[in-house]
Amino acid sequence: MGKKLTARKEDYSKWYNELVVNADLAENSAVRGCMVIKPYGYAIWEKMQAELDRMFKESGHQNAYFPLFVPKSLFEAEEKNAEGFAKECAVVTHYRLKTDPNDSSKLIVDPEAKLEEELIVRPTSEAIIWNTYKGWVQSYRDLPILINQWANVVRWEMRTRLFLRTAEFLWQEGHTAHATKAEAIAEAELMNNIYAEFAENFMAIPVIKGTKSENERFAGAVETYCIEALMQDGKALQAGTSHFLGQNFAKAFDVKFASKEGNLEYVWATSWGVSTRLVGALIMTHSDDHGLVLPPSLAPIQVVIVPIYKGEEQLAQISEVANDIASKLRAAGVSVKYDDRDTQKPGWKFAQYELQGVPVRLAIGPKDLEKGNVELARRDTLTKEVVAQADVVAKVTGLMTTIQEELFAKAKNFRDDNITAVDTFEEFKEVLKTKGGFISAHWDGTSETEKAIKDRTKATIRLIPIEGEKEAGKCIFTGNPSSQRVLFAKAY
RNA sequence: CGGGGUGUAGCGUAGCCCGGUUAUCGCGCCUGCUUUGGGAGCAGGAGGCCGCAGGUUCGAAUCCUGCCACCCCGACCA
Repeated sequence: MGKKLTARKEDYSKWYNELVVNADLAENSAVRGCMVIKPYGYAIWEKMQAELDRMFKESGHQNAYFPLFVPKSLFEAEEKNAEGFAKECAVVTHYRLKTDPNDSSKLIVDPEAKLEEELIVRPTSEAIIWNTYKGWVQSYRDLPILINQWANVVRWEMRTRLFLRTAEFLWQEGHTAHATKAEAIAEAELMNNIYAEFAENFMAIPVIKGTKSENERFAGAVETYCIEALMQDGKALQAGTSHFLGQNFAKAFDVKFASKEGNLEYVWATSWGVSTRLVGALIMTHSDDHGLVLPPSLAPIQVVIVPIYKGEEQLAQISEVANDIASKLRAAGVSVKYDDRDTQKPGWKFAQYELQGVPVRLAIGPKDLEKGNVELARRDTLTKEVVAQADVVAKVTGLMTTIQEELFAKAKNFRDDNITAVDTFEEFKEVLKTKGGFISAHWDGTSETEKAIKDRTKATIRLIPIEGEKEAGKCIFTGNPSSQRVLFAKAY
C-alpha cells in the first residue's frame, strides 16, 4: 500500500496541497486553520453533495437555510450543547470599522459600534433552528419536520488539520422534529444507515456502524450513532454522526405540540451531519505514493485521453480517433477529458492525471493508430494494457464498475485485517503500539474506565458496534462484567 | 495556554556558530533551438525590504533586544 498517509501537513504538501487544497492563504491569525478548496477538490465535494442530496430527498427530506449568526442568548439555551462548544466559538462583538485617527491608511474597530448582544458564528445550528421550529409547531399535524441545510460552520479549534479539522468547514446538517420518541430514534438510525451506504457504495470507504460512549457523545444528545472508518496509517476517523437528541432542545426552546389525544407534549429531535472531512477520509483511504486515487463514482474526470504525436498532421489523425472514442464514452455516461494541449508533454500529463486520481487513462500514438489500438492504464492498479479501438468503450464502461468494487474490496480487506480482538490490557497496549487499527475488547461500560484507558494509551472507544454477535465477557481493564465487545482506536 | 523548533525568490533550501566582493543551489517561470510512448535536453533570461522594528559595528542574512507569524508535541475536537 506504499507510504502510510497521515493527515500531517508535510504529507499533504507533496501533492494534495498542489492539487486539492491550499491551507495557508493566511498572513494573519484571522484565517488561521482555514482551507482554500481548489476547483478540482471542490468538484469532488460537489459530487458528494449531489449524491447525498439525492439520498436525503429520496428519504423525504427538504433543504432550507438558516442564519450564520446565533445570538448568544439562544446559543446558551441548551446548556450541555453550549458548554460543549463554548471553547471554540468565533464571536462577533462589533458591526463597524473606522479610519484609524493615528494612521489614515489603517482601519480600527469602531468602539462606538459595539453590539448590545454578541453574535456567535454557528459552530452547529441546533440553537437557531430550534428557536425557529418553536414558531412552526403547534399540533401533531405539523410534524414531522424533516429539514437539511448545506452550510459552513466555524469551530475555533486550537489545532487544525487539513480537511480533517479546519476552523471553517462545509457540511450538511439535518435537523428533524418528531411527535414520538420511537419515530425520532428511527430517523437517527435511518440517517446513520444512509451515511454508511453512501460511504461504502459511493466513496468505496468501508465503515462500521455503532453508537458512541457517553464520553464521545455529541453535546446535548441522548444517543449518538456514528460511522467509523479506518485510515491507512491505522488511525480511526469518524466519518459521520447522527444524533437522537431526545427532548433536550424542545425543552430548551419550549417547542411543544398538541397531540392527537389533546395533551401538550415536547417534540423529539434528531440532528445529523457529514462534512468536507469526508474528502480527507477519501484521500487517506485510497491514495498512494503517486497521488490521489478516486473511485469512478466520485471522479470529476473518469477517463482522460492523452495523444502522443509528432507534428500537427499526426495530432489531427489521433484527434479524430480520440474524439470519436470520447463521444462514444460520453454517450455511455462516462465523463471524458481529451487533453490535446501542446504546452505539456505526454509524460507530464501521465503524472499529472495520476496525481489527480483519474481512474482510467487512454493513450493514443502513431503505433496505436497503425494497429487500431489504444493503450489503457488503470490508476488504482497502475497496470497498462493494449485494447482494440473497437472494444474500448465496452472495456472502459465495465472498468467503471470493476474499479469501484475493487477499491472497496481492497479497503475492506485492509480494514478487516486491522481489527484485532484482545482479552487483556497487556495485549491491548501491545497491539496498539505495534499494529494500530481497531481493537475489539470488552469494557465495563463506565466513563471512568474509558478515561483511564485513554490516559494510559491515547486510545478511545470509537464505537459500540450495532451489528454482529454480542458476546459477554470481562472488561480488559477492571475485570468487571461486559455484555459486548467495543472498538477502541487512536483517532483523528 | 504549556514544552520544543523555524522564518532567506512562487515553492523547497545553503549560508548564521566564527560579521567582510554582486546572497547559494534545486524546482517552477520566460525566450530560442532540438524534442514528444512515463514529470525532456542544451543555451540564455527574469525574479530577493534575508519575517518586522530597534541596537552594536567602518560594515549585519549572520551578533544583541523586542515584537510578529508559522510548524511540531500536549490539553480540545467533525
